[in-house]
Amino acid sequence: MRKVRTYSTDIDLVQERRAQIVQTAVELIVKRGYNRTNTRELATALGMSTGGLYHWIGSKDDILYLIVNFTSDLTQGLLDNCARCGGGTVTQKLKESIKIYFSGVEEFRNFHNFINHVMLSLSANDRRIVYQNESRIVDYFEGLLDEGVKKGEFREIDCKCIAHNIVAIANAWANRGWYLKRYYTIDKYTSEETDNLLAQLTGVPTASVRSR
Amino acid sequence: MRKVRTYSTDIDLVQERRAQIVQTAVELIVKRGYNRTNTRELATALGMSTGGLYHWIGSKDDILYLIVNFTSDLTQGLLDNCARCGGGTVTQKLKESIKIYFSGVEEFRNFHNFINHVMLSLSANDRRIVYQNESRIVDYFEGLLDEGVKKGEFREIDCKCIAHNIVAIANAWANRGWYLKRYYTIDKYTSEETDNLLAQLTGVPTASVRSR
DNA sequence: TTTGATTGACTGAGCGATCACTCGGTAGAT
DNA sequence: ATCTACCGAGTGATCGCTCAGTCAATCAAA
Repeated sequence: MRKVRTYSTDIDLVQERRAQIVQTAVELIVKRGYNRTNTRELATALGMSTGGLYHWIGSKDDILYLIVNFTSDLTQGLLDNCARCGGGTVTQKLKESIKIYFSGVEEFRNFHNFINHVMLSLSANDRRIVYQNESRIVDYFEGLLDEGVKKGEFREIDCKCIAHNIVAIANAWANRGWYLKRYYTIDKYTSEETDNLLAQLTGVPTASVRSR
Repeated sequence: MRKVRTYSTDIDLVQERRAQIVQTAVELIVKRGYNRTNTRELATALGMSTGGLYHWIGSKDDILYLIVNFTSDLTQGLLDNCARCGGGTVTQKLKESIKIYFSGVEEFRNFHNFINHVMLSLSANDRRIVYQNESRIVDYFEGLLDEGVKKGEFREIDCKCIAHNIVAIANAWANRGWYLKRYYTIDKYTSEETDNLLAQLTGVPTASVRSR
């Protein structure tokens, strides 16, 4: 956790203001791109002056860092929810986790699009945070799939690959929303993809297909 | 096709220089991001001066447009290759098309990452080009899947959804290459994902799984 | 209760730097 | 002599960031 300069000593207020900055900055950046979002506009959108903005942060790049960190917290929260979700079988756990993660992507679509957009502009350190973050998600699903295979609920599959697919397809809801939203709601998309996945994991009767 | 200013009248030379500009610009932008790639550096990398650069293009934004258009041509070329590929069954055609498209993503990874990065900065018109482009790819695979279902090679599936998945998973090789390249080569990834897909499409024997 | 001092969030004009783009000029080919 | 690819110092505009200053809130002494 890097230090970000502030002239305030009120820790709570700093956190509150930075949360506002992160929220507003993400909205603006996703709308207009990072370079076209200048500090003047951002300050105005926050109901501040540029000087006021720099009371809470040290530089424009700090905003990237704060957003990356905030995103990291968001996904950690989602994973915690996933880990807590019940269900006796691994299949049920997987279904619920997917539901939680997919609706998380929908809820924080702006943040996903933001990360996508600024990835190349991030410092090496900030990029590492994003990587760790994404890896954690894949690891979680990989663990679930592994468990399912061990317990005989799923057939033998490349768990790493399929875990990656789950995450890639979830992220696609943010990245490729312009396409998907023409045809699906997030609920329809989630259930459709869950079905697709389970067909892969458990297999479906070949005979009934061939006989059609 | 928008007009891009040039002071030259030699159409062939314009095209050649612009191809060089596109190639070099993509490499630089993917390395450093769009705003940090200034015209001086780009010109230097091209062995030109800034003035020389503006002999061939009218503005920095024109470069975005040229790259977007170039990308569009690239994918059109890939789709043409796909359409031309033989094989008696739809399954074989699908396998070959996936191979062509996936290796295309690998070959033009820079372009994919570029589009990802600048999407939010694109003008409405340029963005429309990207959308049309991506839609064409999904449509191609959707058509193949439809054909497969009609001919009874695949079970009844949501072709649009699965076509989208193919594209999303292919693009993931570019977007999420930092993760995937730790564990897969493009060939391994392609064959793994092809197997996964066919398991979805044709179904796999449930019995053998259950009996394990 | 009044008053004077102090604090700290916030202001906004302005500075320095950068950057996209121009334009008068040059050198080599025809 | 003309043409044209190319040069590079210069220009105007933008943008990140600063800093001297404002003002309302807080507090302590009178």
